[in-house]
Formats: sequence, C-alpha cells, structure tokens
Amino acid sequence: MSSVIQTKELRTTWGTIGIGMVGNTVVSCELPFLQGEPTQPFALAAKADDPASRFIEALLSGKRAKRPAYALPEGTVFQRQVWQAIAEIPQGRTCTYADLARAIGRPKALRAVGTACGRNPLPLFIPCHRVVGSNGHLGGFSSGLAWKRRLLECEKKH
DNA sequence: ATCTAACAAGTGG
DNA sequence: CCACTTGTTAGAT
Repeated sequence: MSSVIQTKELRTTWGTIGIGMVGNTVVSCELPFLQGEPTQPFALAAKADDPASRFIEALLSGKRAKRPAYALPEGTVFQRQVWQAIAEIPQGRTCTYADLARAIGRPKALRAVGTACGRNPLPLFIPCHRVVGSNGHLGGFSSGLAWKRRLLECEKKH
C-alpha cells in the first residue's frame, strides 16, 4: 500500500490552500486562517489544472462542483459518523447541528457534533460549512467565518 | 441582543 | 477520574 502524500499548493487571493493527495485521493485540506473579511474578492492565482483545484474553484464561484475522491480521515468513531453524515449534505442545502446529531442517532449530542465539525480535517470536501445553528446563526468555522459566509452565499442562490 | 445552565465528547493532568 | 473547552441550544432578562 503506497501512502505517499503529495502536497499541492493552490494560491488564491485569500491565501494559499494546501491540499494533501495520495494518488488522486484527497486526504487533507488546509485553508489559510482569515481573521476578518478579506479585502479582495476570491480568485485563483492560476488556472485550476487538477480535480481538487477545479472542485474548489467551482465551489467558491457558485458553480455546480464535482467532488473528487477523498478519504475519510482518522478519528474517533463518533467523529467519523459526523463527518460521513456531513458528506451526505448536497450542495446548496444546509442542516443544523441538531439535525446532524439526530441523523447519527444521538439527538442530544449536538454540542459534540459542533466539536467534531471544528476538527474536520477536510473543509470544503467534507462540507462542514453547510452546518448552521438552529435559529439561523452561522455557528463557527475553524479557518475563519469569512469562508463559511462566502460558501453559503455561493450556494444559497439555487 | 446578551447571559446562563445543561448538553455530549475530546483532551490534558 | 476530574476539570476544562468546544463551530450548540432553549429560555430568561
């Protein structure tokens, strides 16, 4: 089994996104932390030339995106259940932390769901940005709320 | 709009 | 095991 991780750097106006790949499978994704609202509109510095980059470009520009192969990362059983449930959320739809908790059969574990979301090693590919609070509150986002707002803004118009 | 108590799981001591 | 910390929530103020 070859587990050689190749790292690709995707430069954008919002900073550099690091994507870890094993073959053509995405295994990690690191977004630059955004303190506040970025001053520039989002754009890639260069044309996307691989599936993972094209996916990100489409997602951030409001187009329908085909998700490349990705691996569910290591984690506790609970975390993997949460991540898998998040991965089922279709583009353009959102769901609440409470919904998610119910989906994995632990209706009262909504707080823990939030924690698992925050530890999501594959933002964008596992769309934790589509998980929002019950009363319309956005919740949080590990790399800065600007990402989450932008992503939801793109997907909302459907 | 802001504050608090209770919630479940993860982490560090 | 105990004491924190979370990308929460519902309810009171």
